[in-house]
Parts: sequence; C-alpha cells; structure tokens
Amino acid sequence: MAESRTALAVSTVIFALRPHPTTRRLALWVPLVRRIRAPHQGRWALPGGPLAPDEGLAASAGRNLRETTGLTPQYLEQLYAFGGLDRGPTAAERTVSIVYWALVRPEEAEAGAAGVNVQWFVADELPELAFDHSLIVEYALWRLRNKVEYSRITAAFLGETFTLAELRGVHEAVLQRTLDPANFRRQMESSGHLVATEAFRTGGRHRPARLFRYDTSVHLADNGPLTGR
Amino acid sequence: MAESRTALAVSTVIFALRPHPTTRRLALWVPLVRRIRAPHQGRWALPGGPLAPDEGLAASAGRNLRETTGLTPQYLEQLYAFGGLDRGPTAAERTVSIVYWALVRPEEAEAGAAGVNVQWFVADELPELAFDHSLIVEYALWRLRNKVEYSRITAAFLGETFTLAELRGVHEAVLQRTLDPANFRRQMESSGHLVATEAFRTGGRHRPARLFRYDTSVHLADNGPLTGR
DNA sequence: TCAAAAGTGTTGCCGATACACCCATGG
DNA sequence: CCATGGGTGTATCGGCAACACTTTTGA
Repeated sequence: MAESRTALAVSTVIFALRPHPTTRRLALWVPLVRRIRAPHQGRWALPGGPLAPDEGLAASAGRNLRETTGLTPQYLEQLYAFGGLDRGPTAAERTVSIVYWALVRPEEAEAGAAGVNVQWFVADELPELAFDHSLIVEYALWRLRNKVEYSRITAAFLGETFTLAELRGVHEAVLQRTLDPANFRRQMESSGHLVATEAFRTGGRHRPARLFRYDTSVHLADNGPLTGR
Repeated sequence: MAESRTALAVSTVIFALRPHPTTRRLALWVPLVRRIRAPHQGRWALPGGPLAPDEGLAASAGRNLRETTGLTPQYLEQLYAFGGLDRGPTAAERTVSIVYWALVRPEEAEAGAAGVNVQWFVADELPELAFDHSLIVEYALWRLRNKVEYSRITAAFLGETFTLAELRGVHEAVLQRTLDPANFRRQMESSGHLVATEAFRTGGRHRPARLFRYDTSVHLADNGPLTGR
C-alpha cells in the first residue's frame, strides 16, 4: 500500500443575491476561484485554504471569505466535512475539507474586489467544478432552500429594515417560485420574528409599504444546542 | 505567539435502546471511554481516534464503533466538525474532531464486549464529560429526536420485521412521551415506507399484531444530494 | 367471559391556500 | 381618476389530535 498523508482545509460556499444576467430576476450567485495547478488545472473551485493552526474553523471560513470577495459574511454555518479517499491534489495526499456556507450582501464593492482568479456565477448554472465541489454546491443550495422555509436566514440578504415585498422577493428568488403576498405576510407576522417600524418606503406609484426589522433577540437559525456557536 | 499544531480525529456518539435501570422503560444509552491520561484524566469521553490516512471519514467512525462495542452500526451519519481552539490535549496541540452519530442494536454480545474502559450510560443522565463532549452528545440527541419525526431511522433499532406497537415503543422512548396508537398507525401507514407482511406476532393475551417491514427501496434518511454517501 | 391490546371510524380544530376586496399613493 | 402594489377579510381544504368503538386473542 502506498504512503499517504492527510491535509486539512476549510472551504466556503458563498451566496449572494443579484439579478440574473438574462432574465433580470433576482438569483443566487456564487464566487469561484480558478485553479492554477494540477489536478483540475483551469477548473473553477470553491474558495478555501488550509486551516491556520491558531484559528477556529468558522474564523478560517470568515477570513477566507473576506480575502476572496472583500465582503463580510452576514450568516455563516458549517455545511459538512468531506473526506473521501478520492479527494486531494495527488493520490498520495488526501484532503479533508470542512465546508461552510455563507450569505453576503453584495453592496457596492463586490465587482471591484473580484480579480481575474475570482469570478461570480449563477449558482444554478455552474460549469463542472474541480474535485467534488459540484456536489458540495448542490448540497449547500439544498440546505439553503430548506432553511428558508423555517428560519429567518433571509435577513442576511437584506438591510436593517425592509418591506414585506422585499423580503418576499428574497424568498421567491431562493425558492424559485412566486408566493402569495397575502399569505406570505401572515406567515411572517405570525412567526414572531418581525417587528413593525413606524417608517414607510415611499416613491412607488402606489401605497407606501411599511418597513419591518427583525427581532434581534431571536437567533437567525435554530441549531439546537449549537445555536450561536 | 506559541507554536501550535492541529490533529485530526474522528469520534462517534453511539446510541442503543435498552431498559432504564430504575424505571425499566426503554431509554437511550451511550457507550463512553474512560480517559487514562491528562488532560481530563479519569473523565469519560466519546470513543474515537485519529483518522487513518487510507480510510474515509465514515469508515473510520464505523471501525471505531466496532472496536469499542463489538457492534455493527445500523445507521451512521455525520454530526458536526468541532475545531475550537480550546480543544486538544495541550494548549499547543488543538484537535479537530469530525463527529459521527450512530444507531446500533444491542443484541446479545454487547455487555461482554465492553471492557473496564468502556461503559454504557443512560444518554440523558451523563456525568460531566471530557473536553466539549457533553455538548456534542446533547447536540446528537437533539438531531436524533428531530430526525425521528420525519424520517425512518428508528428502523435501525428494530429487526427485519416488527409490530406497530414495537415501532411506537421506539418512538416513545426516543421522544420521551406517549403516542396515540391509532394516530401513530395512520401516520406510519400514510408515510409509504411500511410494507405489511402476512406474518403476525402471537403470544400476548390479546389479538395478534401484524408484522411490518420497511420498504428497502427508500433510504433511511433524506440528506438531499448527500443521500447514500 | 373478561382483560388487554390490535385495529377502525368519526369528529372537531387549526393552519395553509386561494382569491375577493378595499386602501393609498404617483402620475 | 386610474393603474399599481399594499394590506385585510374570508371560504375551503386537508392533516392531525382526541377519543369512541369494534375485533381477536390468551387465560
């Protein structure tokens, strides 16, 4: 049996919401990094790197995210640890990856920070990625779409205050289907996470929409005993 | 800043169902290993060990499980990767643990295989464990109790065929509450996972109960794109 | 014939959906 | 005053919990 080693790395699936290039409707985007060495040279891969010895797992994911995109994660959660024997640069070196997923607000900077080695793609229209990264993104998408249904992570895509139409737009973009405005409103209001403000969004050719904020005393996602870690 | 290294280990939270020592009702048990060296010397800890270089993560968990308990896992799923800086034997060496959780059938052997260093405990009445293992078990329990509600993992605690009362007993033990037999029956039947056999369990002072089997074409748990990995 | 568990039927409640309808604003 | 989305009201449907009731066995 050949000698083999195991390396430990942290990668991150980073989601942002921006209009789709052709349909102009909101869609999920993911930044990828082009591999500059074999194996899979030239292919796109998830941003990531080795875990620094004096750094926590989530901290490593957050640092990597900032270095790749210049953005601050609004939400960060561990996705899965991948450690199959088929992973890694050579057959003799296998890599165990702790993968996180994150939600960011694209804001202004974004485009500038992405160099030639970093490029954003529509998450549902990715090319074939390096290693098992295609499967990883697929799994991250599945988790995100699941979680939208029962938590308030979508707050991470919005500013401090927002209208119900804006919030519904985020949900529709993530779930890729339209939602009934009346029922969506009741669902959100009955969740207890929303707090109505006295401010309104004006400017449309219609009745102004009330602005809401999220109750900050409730966590974005309930991960049981791990909540807040 | 001090020099520091990172070790990689795999641990497993192993659940079995056996009667509670005082109430005699079914309860969840967990095997623990006594630590024979500092830090936390003498404390109980999750079974685990370093990842072999030529071994997958789940394979490592399965091997460790067999070595500690002599049992074969009926169900095995990754729980979480823990990598805080406070973990590990010394301040200079931090350990990243990929933790799995497993369901086993105690069967006959069980008690014999457990040596002086391995002891089974009622999962809800554990002593203070080494490192962050108390939190890890708590999280595993939370995941198990969640998953019982929407998947068929409880199959892992039963034999090939079983009565609805036996299945309900497992659910009641895990969830720690009684369930209405009539509604439980309908729930299970409408799930589509159950297949009725023509055999019956006789011997009680009552009407014989039909034996069921699980539809093997359906996976125990739906983990989206990762199902079956 | 009786106790006990298997198994079936029925009812009422609650949440989600569909959709009709009024409100307030900009043009 | 009209088009547009904001916001409310309401009927219906389906799933679930509660619980009454019938069935079949062992003793």
